[in-house]
Amino acid sequence: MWAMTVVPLPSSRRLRPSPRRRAPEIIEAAAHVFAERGFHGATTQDIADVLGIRQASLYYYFPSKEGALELVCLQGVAGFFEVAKAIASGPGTAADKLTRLIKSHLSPLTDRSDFVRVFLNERQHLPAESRRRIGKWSRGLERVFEDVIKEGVRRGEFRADLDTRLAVLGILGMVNAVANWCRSEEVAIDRVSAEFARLIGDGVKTRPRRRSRPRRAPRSAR
Amino acid sequence: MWAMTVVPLPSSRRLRPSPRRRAPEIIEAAAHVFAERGFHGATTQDIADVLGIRQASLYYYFPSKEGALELVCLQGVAGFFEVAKAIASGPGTAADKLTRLIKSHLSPLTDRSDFVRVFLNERQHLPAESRRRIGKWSRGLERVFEDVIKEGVRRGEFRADLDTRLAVLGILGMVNAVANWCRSEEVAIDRVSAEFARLIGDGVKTRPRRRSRPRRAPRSAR
Amino acid sequence: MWAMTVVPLPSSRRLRPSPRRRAPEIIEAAAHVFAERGFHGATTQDIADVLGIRQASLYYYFPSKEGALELVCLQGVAGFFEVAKAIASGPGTAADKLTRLIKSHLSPLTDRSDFVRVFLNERQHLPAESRRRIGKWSRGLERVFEDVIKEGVRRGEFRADLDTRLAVLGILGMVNAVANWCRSEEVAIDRVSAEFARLIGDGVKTRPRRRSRPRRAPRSAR
Amino acid sequence: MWAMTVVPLPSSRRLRPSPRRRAPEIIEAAAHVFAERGFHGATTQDIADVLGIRQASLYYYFPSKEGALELVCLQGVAGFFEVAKAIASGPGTAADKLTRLIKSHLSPLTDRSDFVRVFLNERQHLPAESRRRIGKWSRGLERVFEDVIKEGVRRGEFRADLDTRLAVLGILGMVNAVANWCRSEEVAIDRVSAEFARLIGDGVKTRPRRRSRPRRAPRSAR
DNA sequence: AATGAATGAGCGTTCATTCAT
DNA sequence: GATGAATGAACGCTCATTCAT
Repeated sequence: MWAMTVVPLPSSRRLRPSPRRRAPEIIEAAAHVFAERGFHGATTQDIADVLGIRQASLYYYFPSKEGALELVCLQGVAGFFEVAKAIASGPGTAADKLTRLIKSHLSPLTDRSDFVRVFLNERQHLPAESRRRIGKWSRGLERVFEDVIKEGVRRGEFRADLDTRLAVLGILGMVNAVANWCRSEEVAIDRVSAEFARLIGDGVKTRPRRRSRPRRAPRSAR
Repeated sequence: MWAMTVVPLPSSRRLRPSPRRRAPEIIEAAAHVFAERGFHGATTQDIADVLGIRQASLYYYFPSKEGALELVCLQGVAGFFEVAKAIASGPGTAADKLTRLIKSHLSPLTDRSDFVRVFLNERQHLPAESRRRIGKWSRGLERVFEDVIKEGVRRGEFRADLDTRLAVLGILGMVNAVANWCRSEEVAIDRVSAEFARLIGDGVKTRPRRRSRPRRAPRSAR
Repeated sequence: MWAMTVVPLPSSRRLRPSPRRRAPEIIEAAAHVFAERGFHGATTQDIADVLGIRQASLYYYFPSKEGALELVCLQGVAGFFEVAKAIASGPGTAADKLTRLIKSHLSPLTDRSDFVRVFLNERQHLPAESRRRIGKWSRGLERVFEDVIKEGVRRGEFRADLDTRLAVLGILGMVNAVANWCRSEEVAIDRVSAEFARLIGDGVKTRPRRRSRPRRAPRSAR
Repeated sequence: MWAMTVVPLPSSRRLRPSPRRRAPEIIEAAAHVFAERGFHGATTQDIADVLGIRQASLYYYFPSKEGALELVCLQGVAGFFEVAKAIASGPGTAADKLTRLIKSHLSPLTDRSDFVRVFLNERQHLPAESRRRIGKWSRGLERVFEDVIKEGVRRGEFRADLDTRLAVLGILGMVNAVANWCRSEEVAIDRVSAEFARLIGDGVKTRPRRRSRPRRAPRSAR
């Protein structure tokens, strides 16, 4: 009947967690499994199986499955924004920058595609707070692309009638799609980089003349 | 768009299968929930909630959660291939065809984006057999795109050095990405169609002259 | 890269839960197990065993183990306050009221001792919010006791030097203790009621004369 | 209070058992945590947190969580019986003895309430054997109280119609309850001792006259 | 056409305990 | 004396699915 409270136990000194040497290995396994099966389609047992340890042991390395997802996603975005920012504020024409932007966006896929895929496809399943935290990076990245494109339009490098917002979304859609087939397709990432940079570059640039259609339009067809 | 009905496959087993009048409504709800939360992230309770019925009642309309996914996916691909095929074998330059291909690929997003998204993002979670069955449609579709592009190259409309495989994957990546933001972005689908068709068209076409860079390259660039 | 939010799915109509006929039976079993083993010492399997159903089936009747605890606790306090309030504001001397208070406080133990024990011993393990909600009842009850005792003191029925707060806590300590042995001891609750009422009544009342000690003090000892 | 040391039982097995200097500190932490959260509600991590050491390190000091509980309980009962026995067999009237019994029963709460609370509330979770071992002490204590009360009745100090068993249980209920609020309430233990001794003393004693009710019974009553 | 009740299987998580160092 | 790493066992809970009505 007396007052009754849960005293939060004078947690005298919270010891800082120990280094946990295998941590990188563990979250790489998580990245792989999440990439392959999707977050909700993957079980922690799947991750443990990859590592050859018991499922319970995973929790020595991450606090929860969602926590693991966050760690993976963080490594999935890490660097993208900074590198893009550096390119955008560096020297060169807008077209050059865009090319370099695309190449640098694709290059992590050679060695970290699992992380990137998870970031792209599974970050929606993060708990609200960390989703917002991580979402900032990707919105920032969009901004960098858009700024470069706007710069190109302003300078007359790119078509004046370009919808810059749609262009950004289109470009990112194209390059991000790579993450989902760079495994199964046998192509090399820098091959893709070059092709896409050319494709996008041409699609975006000012056409020297409007009547550039092939001279003798094929009569044929219906 | 092309006609599309949820024919409950007139099973010759049972005489006069009951009408199941609400079936379309039910699998639309499933499409919505799967699109929003992902197949494994969605529960049958979520679907029932949207419909205002009890979870057990769903099983009057579909045989299993995976069965529902298959139904949704089927409606998500339905027609794409046939329409694309018709365009490809129809009249016009390769560039025209490519433009129409893109437009027709995007147009279902106006009223069936949930189905398309589920097909694109969740078909991997189908049981092996139906995944293969459905995978055929998308591989077929890729073929149609690739054929048109190859045709363009052959005719000299498109750049001779184009990697047609990568071009297809890039184009599909770009247009498929739309499904994932056509909800949150305020753009109209035909706006997107036009812009993307132009972007791709220019990116793919033969450049009339190689030295098409802007005459006085901007010295500047910060 | 676009905005990504978890839309809370237009949960069109939340159906109200069905009656759940066996619910009382289920939470009685929970009360029993919690009383016997303590909340954290009890497993949901223990409860299911008592009922002869599967453990998972319990969750058709309560939302969580903690939810079950709350239900049990609610039934453990239910009525106490109201009845006490009625007695306090009814007719009679303070001594009469105190007697009736004690009797009415003990009487639920004849048929609901499990619920009362759980309320007394385990409510501390409720989640913060419901603990506070339920704590109100017990603080209210203390008040009623204290008011009656203060009334007795004011009227000269009870000793003027009585520490009313301590008296309340002492009385409640005594009567609440019953819950923990009314099972194992063979005594009848109304027997206990009568004895305790007398004990407390005398302990609290004004002594007619101060020199009331037994005339011939026993020499002996030992 | 009586002397009380945590003698680590000079195990004849191992030569010169290591001192385990921090042992008292460790089991005091355990007592605190068990008291605050209950045995099953407490984790060994909680104990380690209080101490600022790692959880695994605890096992240098006690063999198991249940072992720790036993150590705590032992210190929780230690001395009670002996002291009570000494009082009962010492000089004085039964009333005097009862008063001293109550005071000596409460006094350990000033500096060892955690141990006492754990003994009172958690001993039920000891493994069968040690529970029985420890249970003897408390049954012995009850006996001492009961003997003194019977003595009082025999001598005419206490009411002849007193149910001695119920009186004991009531008294112990009252005094043991203190352990559960001596933390949150601001009262001093000897204040409580005095009040309770008086309360019980009066409740138990022979009344000089039966018609001791206040002369003019209050008409009123609200 | 729909639902209340129940369940089997499995999942994420906790936690006491061990042990080499 | 203490700890990092790991684990076995169990626990609370979820959820797709079934079935009599």
